[in-house]
Amino acid sequence: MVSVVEARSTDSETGRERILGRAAELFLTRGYAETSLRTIADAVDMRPASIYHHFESKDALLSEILEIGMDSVTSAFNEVSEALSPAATGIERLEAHVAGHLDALFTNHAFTATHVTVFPFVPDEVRSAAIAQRDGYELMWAELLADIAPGLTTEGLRYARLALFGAMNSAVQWFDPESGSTEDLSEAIVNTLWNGLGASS
Amino acid sequence: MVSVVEARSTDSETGRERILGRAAELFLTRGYAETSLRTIADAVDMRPASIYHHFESKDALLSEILEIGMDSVTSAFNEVSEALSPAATGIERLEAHVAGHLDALFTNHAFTATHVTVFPFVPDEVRSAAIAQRDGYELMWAELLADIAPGLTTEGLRYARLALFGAMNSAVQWFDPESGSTEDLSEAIVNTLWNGLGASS
DNA sequence: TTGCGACCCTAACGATCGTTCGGTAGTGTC
DNA sequence: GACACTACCGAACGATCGTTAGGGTCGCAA
Repeated sequence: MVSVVEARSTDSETGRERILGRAAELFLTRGYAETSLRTIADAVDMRPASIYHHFESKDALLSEILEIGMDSVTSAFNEVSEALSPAATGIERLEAHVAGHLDALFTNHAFTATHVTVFPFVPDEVRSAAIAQRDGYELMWAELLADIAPGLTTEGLRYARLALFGAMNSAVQWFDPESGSTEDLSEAIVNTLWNGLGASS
Repeated sequence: MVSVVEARSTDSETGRERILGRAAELFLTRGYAETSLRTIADAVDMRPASIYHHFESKDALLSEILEIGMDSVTSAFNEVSEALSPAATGIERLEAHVAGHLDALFTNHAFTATHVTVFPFVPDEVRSAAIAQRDGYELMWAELLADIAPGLTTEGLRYARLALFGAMNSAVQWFDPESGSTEDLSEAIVNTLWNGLGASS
């Protein structure tokens, strides 16, 4: 999977990219309000005023980070869909998309994970701008789950989808890609979710 | 389930309680760094300096909120354990504890939910103080799951536990107890988790 | 009646915040 | 050689932050 940041910049805007990347990491680990522009500037060896040459405001910087993160998971979903055989079974499709989501979550980690942990606390204007993108992504999953688990009610489907998101996204807080593969992780989550814990009792 | 805040105050420390409750709500919805002491003071119709009569610092206020939240879920777990019949099956025990956790999550909502969303960004000193409590609670769940799903490996058990926590705790961000009962929610989650989505395909 | 502690206040402190202004150095174009 | 443009900087702005000092008011105990 190719880095979305690199993919976006054909010309060499390395300064801008460095700000985006380091800011995303800092927002993710310390929080948005907790991270000052001076801290970000230090991290990229610049002065605070220089940030404003590349971004209109701190909020605009956050907005772009969230946008990159959402682009990342959305395109991962589409890539998985295209790669899937039309004959794929329900569990195969689910496992492929869960793996794709988790892969995106840890490939462009700072950008995608920021969506998980920081999102509840971003300023109102930034949040409303990001919600439209999120809605589109959630719709993709809703259709997928409705397709492969037609036995569930509308409400049950909603609960299952959000619980699945909760399970997957919580991994940004406890899963270390250094000490285990995302494949193992997605297999474990899908196995738990598809077959159920009851199969292991 | 009885409010932990009330249960803690035998004498009438209503001012203190009001600060705790409103601050917890504000921390949860707006974030810790994003919520100033002046905002909290406004919410309880006091002046900022008055907060310091009841709490040593803003960090100490947050610490106590997190402690109340962890007390709440821990005692809920113990109550469920005591109420369970020794003959209860695996799924019955799981469902009871999931229901207990979700019930605690929405009964003392601001205190327990703060643990979920705000925790990653609290100051280091506050976090390390809260981690010990969390470890104890997670151990209870680890033992429960190991007991009812002996077929899983150690790693699979860890993944399952953390995924379950992710699924349950994410509910604080999307479940509205006004429009649905926590019983329905826990039943849906447990059903998904125990029988698996495969049973609905 | 006096004293004391609980509770809350006004006013202000220094620190830090996001942001802006007015530059400078380097590069490429005509 | 003049011009424009990109990238960055030093210095400072007003606002807001957590916190503190010091004082007032009330109820209760001696």
